This record gives sequence, C-alpha cells and structure tokens, in this order.
Amino acid sequence: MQDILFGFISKYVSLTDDEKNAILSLDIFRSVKKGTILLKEGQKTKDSYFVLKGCIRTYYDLDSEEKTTGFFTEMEALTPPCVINKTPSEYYISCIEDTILIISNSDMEAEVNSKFPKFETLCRILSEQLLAKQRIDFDEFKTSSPEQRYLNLIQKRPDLIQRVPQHQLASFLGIKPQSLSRLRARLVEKNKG
Amino acid sequence: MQDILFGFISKYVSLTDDEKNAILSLDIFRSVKKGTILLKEGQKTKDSYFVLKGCIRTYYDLDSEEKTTGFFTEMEALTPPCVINKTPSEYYISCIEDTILIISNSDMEAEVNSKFPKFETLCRILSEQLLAKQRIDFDEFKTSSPEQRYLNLIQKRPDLIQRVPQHQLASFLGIKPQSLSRLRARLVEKNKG
DNA sequence: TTCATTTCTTAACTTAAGTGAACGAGTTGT
DNA sequence: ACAACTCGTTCACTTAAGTTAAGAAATGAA
Repeated sequence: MQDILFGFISKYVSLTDDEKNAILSLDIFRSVKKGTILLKEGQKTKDSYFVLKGCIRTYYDLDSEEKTTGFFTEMEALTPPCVINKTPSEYYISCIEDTILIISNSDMEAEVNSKFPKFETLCRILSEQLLAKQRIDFDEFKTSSPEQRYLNLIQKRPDLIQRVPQHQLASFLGIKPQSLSRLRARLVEKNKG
Repeated sequence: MQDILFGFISKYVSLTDDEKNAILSLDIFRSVKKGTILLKEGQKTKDSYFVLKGCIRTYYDLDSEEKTTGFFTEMEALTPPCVINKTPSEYYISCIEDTILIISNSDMEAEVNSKFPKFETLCRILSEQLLAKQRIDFDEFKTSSPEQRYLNLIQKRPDLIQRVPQHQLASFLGIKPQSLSRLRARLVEKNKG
C-alpha cells in the first residue's frame, strides 16, 4: 500500500527515507466500506482524499435530486472546495465501492509543507497538473453534445461505464437517466443500420 | 502597475523588498493591443498570463468553428495546459480588448521557485484556489440548463455580458449564438408577462 | 462615404433532451 | 416468501436547442 503511494510520488519528486518515514508516521491510510458517506452537505472538514483502490463520488442534493459531478478512482486526488474556502461543504462525498484511501487534513499538510519544502513542491506540481487536466475536461464538456460526451467517456474512462450506475453516469454527463437510456439505444441502432 | 501586482500577492504571502525587486527585475509587464493573438493552436509555449487590465479569451477551432471556452479579466491568471503537459497548444488565446499582462515563462518560474520558497508557496496556494473555484464552476455548469447558466453569469460576471460579443458568450455557455439570442428573447418575454 | 464583412436577430423546421408515468428485473429487509 | 425499493428502460408528450437561411444592424477598411 505504501509502495503504491511512494511509486506515485516518485513520478514527481524523489523522497529520502526520512521524508518517507515522516509521511508514514502520520497514519493516513484508511479502509472504508461501500456506501460510506465521507462528507455531507453543510459539514465542515479539513480532509483531502487520495484513492489507492476503489471509487468515490461527489454529488449535490438539488431539489432533493442527486446530481453526481465527479468520480475519483485509483491514483486520483480530491480536495473539496470547502477545505480551501473554509466554508461548509456544498456537496456529499460517498464511496461507491469498498475503498482504500489516504485521508490527510490541511493542518497536517501545512506542517509537512513547512518542514519539507519538497512536499510543497509536490503539492504545487500536482495542483498545477490537476488544474490543467480539469480545464481540458471542462472545455471538452462545453464544446460537445451529450452523445459526444458519452462516446468520449467510453474512450477515456471505460472503467466508469462498468463500475458506476447509469443514473449517476447520466448526471455526470449533464443529462437525465432517461435521456442516457435513450441515447444508448440510439447508438445501438446506429451501429446496426 | 506594480502596486496592483503586489497588492494582489499580499493577500496570500508577504514579500520582502528583496523579493519584490527580484520579481521586478524579470521585466514581465506587457501591453498588447486588442485583437492580438498570444498563442495559436499547434504552437508550443512556456508562457503563463496574468491579466492586470483588459480581457483575454481562449478558443478552439473545431470544424472551422470558433468555440470560446474561457475569459480572463482583471486579476485572473491563465497557465495553458500545453505549458504543463509540454505539448502543442490545442487552442488559441487572443486579446479582446487592449490589455496589460504579466507574462512569465515556466523556466523563469522554476528558478524563482527554487530561490524563493515563498514564491513556490504562493504558486501552490493560487493553484489550489483556482482548482477549487474551477471545480465549482464545472459542477454548476453540469447541473444547470443553458438558461440557468446565463442567469448565473449575469449574477457572477455581469461585466462579461457587456464587454464580450454574444457569439463568444454563447459557446462559453455551451450553446449556439442563435440559441442564446432566442433564450434572451424568451427571458424578456417572461419578465413582461 | 461606400462597400464588404461581421454580428445579431428572427423564422421555419428538425432533432434531441426534459417530464411524467408505467413496467419488469433485480435487490434488500423482514 | 413477500413486500418495498431501486434501477434501468420504454413511451407519449412537451420544451428547448441545433440547423439552415435570410435579413437588419453594426463595424471596419478602402
């Protein structure tokens, strides 16, 4: 489990044994069961999540309807905006599979950052990369139709199609479950004709 | 002009005079005319932009149609994904007004970051905040209709409605210019009846 | 100014997403 | 085993966005 973490980090910065031990001593690995809600709307938290295995999702409760906006799987990190803005959370985070997480809180990060500049470099690089990736995702979303988004998702994250319920995928694609159902039927029809 | 920059920075970290001078010595302020194209599709660059005054926009050329995905105005920063990924740019950046920019390149930033850890902290904080803000923007986009997005834009960035051409606003909202025109007419009609 | 181009709007028609309801399959809890 | 619930699909209908085309208004250049 540690190997997974340090393998990931080594792609960005190289850590000494001291630095690795400092991280391990923080006791940050957590196993959580499918269905666990990590964060609720209205709650405050300082916790960030890094998925080692499994899948978590973020969703809003608008007009008592669930709107899923994000899935985070192996090697993906999520720092909820409420941690940055120090406001109550606007959304829920739940585990849609049994999941192994790293949970770190912002106080802890601040301390490690000031003790180990290398760690701050890591955080900076990861934030910059995530920002770039997310900008591209957003641009693709804006410039394409629901059908194109779905086809795009099949290409880029085929695992999600398998492991995530349809109605959650639908709002992730910005449409209603019925529309996704219909859209899929339309595509099957196309591939036949 | 420098006051604007240091006033902005002082919200996040406090700089010594030495640090301020180090930044000024880099000669990073640029004035560019309306219509100037800062970056073209297919080009490589290491430059990031920070808008002191004016407005720049990012747009794709898809099927020889312009798709505008972002506007950056006073006190907003843009690091194109191509700088992070070291790939050719997928989009254009142009100035839609006479604009005063700070243009920094990633080599320069790397050098300043290693000399002044405080600067790296600043970059980390800004990236984290932008990431959080962008996540919320994306979520709002996904969970709302074109009409809601337009109303939302009127609330959050009323200046854009004034300073940006309709057809650019339309693709920013994820729709065609004709649809935005119709949508606006519909809203006027609603407010009458 | 005049001419050309771009931008915005309007309209008629097509296509697809939203809505509300119903149904069967699969799951959970008792 | 049964009831209650969730999930995915389908259908009929409504609403709004895409498409194509045309024309008015604004902008820019010769």
